[in-house]
Amino acid sequence: MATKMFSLERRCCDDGCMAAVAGTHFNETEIHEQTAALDALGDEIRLKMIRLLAQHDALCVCELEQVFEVEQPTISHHLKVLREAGLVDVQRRGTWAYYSL
Amino acid sequence: MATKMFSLERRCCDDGCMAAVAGTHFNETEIHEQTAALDALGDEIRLKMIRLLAQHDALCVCELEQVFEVEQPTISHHLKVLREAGLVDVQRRGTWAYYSL
DNA sequence: ATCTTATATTGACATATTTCGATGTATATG
DNA sequence: CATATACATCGAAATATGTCAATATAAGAT
Repeated sequence: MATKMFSLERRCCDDGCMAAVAGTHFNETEIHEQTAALDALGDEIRLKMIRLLAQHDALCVCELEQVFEVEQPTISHHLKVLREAGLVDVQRRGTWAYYSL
Repeated sequence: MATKMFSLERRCCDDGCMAAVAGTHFNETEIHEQTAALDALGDEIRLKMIRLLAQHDALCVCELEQVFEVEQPTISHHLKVLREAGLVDVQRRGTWAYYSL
């Protein structure tokens, strides 16, 4: 039996092919935390918010409102996503809410 | 006129408040590239695929199929997202498609 | 107490995303 | 040639996400 290129003598997903990825396991908790953070950052407005906070120590919601062309509830929504992903912190001072990294 | 805490003598979004973020500008091309990459990674299956590829030099689609409990078209879909985000590379060899970082 | 301001939440709608079955395409084998 | 395998694409269905108007909440100002 002649040897062929690239081990084409077997179907791809015979046991031999399985070997490479067999027994793969992931830390599911870690994966969930990371996908939450990455997904939160995978939005134009939210990535810009993070960039702004990186430059400004802390910003209140009404300041962020000035930067983006969306209404206030939308700003609040995105900040909530960032909060739930553990990427930002809020500190209330009177009626203001100051967000920071 | 007595001084008040936290400059509460003005409304939040008067000109003074604007100052902090005024003139903010972003490199839109850069933002788009980055959100595309982050969004691509913000999915459980795709993040795991990237982790696998980081450990394996190159893997074919049928190997990835063994790891995830979704059908083949779904695997193809996620790989396309990763490709379009510029995160992975494909190399065809016969009927096989080998993906790598 | 009443009014105003800053922010959050709710509910609805439009759009995007994930997933699958069915089908298409390309390559290899007999 | 015909058949089988690896992968991609299409079309549809279900779910998730982004957005806004309306409303709620909470604190400050009068």
